[in-house]
Amino acid sequence: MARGRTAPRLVDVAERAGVSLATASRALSGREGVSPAVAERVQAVAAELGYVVNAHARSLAGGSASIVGLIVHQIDDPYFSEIAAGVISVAYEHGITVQICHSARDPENELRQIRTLVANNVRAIIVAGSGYVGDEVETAAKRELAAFQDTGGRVAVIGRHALRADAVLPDNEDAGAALAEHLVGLGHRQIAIASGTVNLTTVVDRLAGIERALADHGIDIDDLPLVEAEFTRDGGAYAAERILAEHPGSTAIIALNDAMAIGALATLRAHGVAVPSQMSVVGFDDVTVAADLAPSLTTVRLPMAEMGADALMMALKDPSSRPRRRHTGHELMVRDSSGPVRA
Amino acid sequence: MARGRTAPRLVDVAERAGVSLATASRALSGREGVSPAVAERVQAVAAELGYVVNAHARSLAGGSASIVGLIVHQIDDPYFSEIAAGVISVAYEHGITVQICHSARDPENELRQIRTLVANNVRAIIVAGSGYVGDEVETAAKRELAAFQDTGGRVAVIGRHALRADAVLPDNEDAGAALAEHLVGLGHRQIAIASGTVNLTTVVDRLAGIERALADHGIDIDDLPLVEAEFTRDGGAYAAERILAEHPGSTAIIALNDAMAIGALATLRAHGVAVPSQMSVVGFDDVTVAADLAPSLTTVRLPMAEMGADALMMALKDPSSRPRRRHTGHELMVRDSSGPVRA
DNA sequence: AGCGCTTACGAAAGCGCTTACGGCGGCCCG
DNA sequence: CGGGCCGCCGTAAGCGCTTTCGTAAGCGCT
Repeated sequence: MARGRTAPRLVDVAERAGVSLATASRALSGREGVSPAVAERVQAVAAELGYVVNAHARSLAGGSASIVGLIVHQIDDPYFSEIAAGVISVAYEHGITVQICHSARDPENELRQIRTLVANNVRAIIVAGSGYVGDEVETAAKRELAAFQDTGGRVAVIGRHALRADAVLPDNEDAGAALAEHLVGLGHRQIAIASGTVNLTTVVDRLAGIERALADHGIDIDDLPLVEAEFTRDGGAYAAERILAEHPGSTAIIALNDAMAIGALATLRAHGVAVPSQMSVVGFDDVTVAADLAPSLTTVRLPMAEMGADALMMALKDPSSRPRRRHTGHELMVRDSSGPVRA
Repeated sequence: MARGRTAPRLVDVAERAGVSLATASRALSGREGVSPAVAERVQAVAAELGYVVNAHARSLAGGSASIVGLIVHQIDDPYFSEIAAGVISVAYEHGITVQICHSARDPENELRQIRTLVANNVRAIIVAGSGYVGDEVETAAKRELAAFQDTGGRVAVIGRHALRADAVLPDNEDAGAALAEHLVGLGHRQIAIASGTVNLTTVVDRLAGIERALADHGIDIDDLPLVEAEFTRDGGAYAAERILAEHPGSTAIIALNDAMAIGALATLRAHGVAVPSQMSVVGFDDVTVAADLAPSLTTVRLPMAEMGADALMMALKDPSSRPRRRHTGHELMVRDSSGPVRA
């Protein structure tokens, strides 16, 4: 801070109001032990001077740092920005500010973000988005979070199984099952999967649900083509490209999130493949735009904003001895991108 | 911070390494004046203890707080989340963390966010998104920002004319002109406008460009139907609804951003109006999904991520005496949602 | 050996705030 | 009318860090 020595401090307010530092502090943070008259005067002076408390000093001195950290994989992915919006709205009601970090789906980076948040003395850390399967850095991150909790920090995760933290868990497996069930019900058997990288637990969970539902109908998921790609729009476009080229008999594509589904739809359109008459496409999440695509996307709705809000509320509540888990429901949104398999 | 009295402090590291506080501090922040041997030892101890510097204490003590604030209107709007991604990527390279605030397009709220950021001792504040026309609170915000600058803070704005701050300015007016030009070139004369609330400078600027281009062709914008609504997807849907009902002769809709255009397309689809054969639709921004809509959206591309990146870089550079302004170009993306007016 | 110079390091003074702790009136009660 | 209690407020001790300043040691030179 190369601050040029201005910005009113608490002393300035105190002096001007003719009270001590302690009284000014109490008056401004609305603590008791100050007569109404004095409190009002101090507040008036503060307003007049445009005083804002230095949050760092406050936090250092033991006042509660009213800031929480949110770590997302990719802020410009609607899935995460909708979660962020949910977190922010609750934070706002509580007068808390949110510091958003963006890990770019790099576990190493995520670890760094966690460290930064801890260094910023945040009250809580919310980690949104899939965990990483079998990643060593991931466990380093877990250690870091555990240490944070040991020192009184709160942690909540969204869509990630974690040891000791409160968690909001979307029902990825059941959602996958619902989607697979839907397609099978429409007569599809030649189903291709546009998958995100399988080091993501979300991907693994969704696949597990799909596998289960298909097995109920005597279909072995291992017999189905699965293209692994980035968990993004472009990944979906690429996966669809390969599915078209290598598995021309497919009648449906399950994309493991809406971003991939959008990419897949783009590829299909480019190749003149009609959806859903020639190919059904389904996704996961129900991002806002899913309903506005043409054809509108059949997907499984996850209440992202609500998940974000819930996670923060859990983190704000007094810690429970045992981690809370809230399982979110899912809702199959049947729209125009899926239809009966062509005769 | 109800931290339960743990978390290693600098003293702990210093003691353990057998050096003074000062030396430990210097060693860890890589300042000179420490012998390589000692520096290495201190760093080893710090790593061993899992020490992370308390950013608040550092900032208080005069170390630079490596945090910048970003204020956006709506984080779950792709326009803003793409800007945020741009800001974050640059921040990351510089080891800076970004605190994102979301003003929900409420100037009052925005003012509060600015105050919070100032209180958090941020190094810079980036304000993204349109300013508000003739809003008193807006000028309060300006005062606050000016005070922040006076105390050494840096300010950059994106898409907003500001007095003394560096600014990244999308070419809203020319973009509007280009779009209007495009439609007129296709033969459209009965053009309806789905406008965001006209208290937003972005809206005003875009309208000005449209007006100019239309005037060149002898069309008076005031003769055209304009529906004012929220600057969002739902606003666009509503505006299209009214345009359809009240101005059935329209052959084209200019939505003042892509979100509104998406809403408008949804309404048109619901009413069975073919795009572009019965109605052309164009938007502004070129959010990622615009190209993936069906029909793909004709729009004017603004380089959001780049704008965010530029804004942060300007804010990081040493202050110039005069505010810098960087005008971003625009690029007309002609896609499938606009076509010649039907004979 | 003595001089000045550089370099490595330590002591201590805060940064702006919160919060014990203690003092000083006024009130009630006996 | 005095003692105790309570409500209001001031004094001062830090929170964990950076940084100025000072000191001691090491160097090359005369």
